[in-house]
Amino acid sequence: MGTQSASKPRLRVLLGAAIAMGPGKADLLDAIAKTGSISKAAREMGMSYRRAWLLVDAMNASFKEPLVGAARGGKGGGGARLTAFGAEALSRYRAMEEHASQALAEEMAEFTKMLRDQDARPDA
Amino acid sequence: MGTQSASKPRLRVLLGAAIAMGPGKADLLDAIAKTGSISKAAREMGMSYRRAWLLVDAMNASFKEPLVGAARGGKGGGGARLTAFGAEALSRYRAMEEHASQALAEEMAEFTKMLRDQDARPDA
DNA sequence: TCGCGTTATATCTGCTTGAATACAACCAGG
DNA sequence: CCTGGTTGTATTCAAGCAGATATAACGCGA
Repeated sequence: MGTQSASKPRLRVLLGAAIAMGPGKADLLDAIAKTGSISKAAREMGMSYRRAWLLVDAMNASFKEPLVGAARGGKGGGGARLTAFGAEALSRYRAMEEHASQALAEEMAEFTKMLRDQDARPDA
Repeated sequence: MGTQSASKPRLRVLLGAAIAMGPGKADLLDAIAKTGSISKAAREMGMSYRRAWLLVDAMNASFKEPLVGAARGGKGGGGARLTAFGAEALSRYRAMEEHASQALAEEMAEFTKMLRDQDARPDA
């Protein structure tokens, strides 16, 4: 109700120093699955194609098998789609996010009360 | 068993857009509580005083009350310690970490199996 | 009164990050 | 054969970040 900020906690899976999977990458995978293209997904998410490609490349390198398969040329110029392995990784990640959200909901609400209202910042 | 991979994948819980609290900040609060000084804590953690101070400043600004109280001059030149509010925030965060770890342990183990072994990287 | 160790702040610089741009490689379809 | 839209790569440039350095403010103790 009202203007409750509500933002659910999100997860980030850190491999070493690198981020193997996180909110941004998961959303990108969703967009690729939906659009069938890295470039379309990038445009839809408002990021540069280069950035999207780098993220895909990093994910494919972080996992034992590629999460995204891409092809150039052909009908429509080419395209990209999730591999079965990629779909499973995404599904597992979303499930973890959901379970974390459920498990921490109450504590998060309490913790949030200790935070400042976040808007109304003096200058920076 | 045997050569169990050195650093296991870690999890980070994101609160809002800005990271009000995370593993690094929590460890810093621990170090401040232990050493009684921002500079000693920074040295112990191998980070610059500037970085430690910025983190403390960000935390004090993110919460409704400061987590760290500091004083200059006086015995030993000054010092810093956790406020009661800060101790509570840290305690709550650690509890959330623990509960998340318990709730996601099995899923995390399964997810980790999908990750590459992280060492043996070609070049970069 | 002076020194000491710390907090707090300012400045500079190298490094990393990201956007922008350009372009080659590719291949189904007309 | 040629076009179209995409993947993949290289290059350049601006902005932000992190480290190093320097210094002022401070107050207790010698």
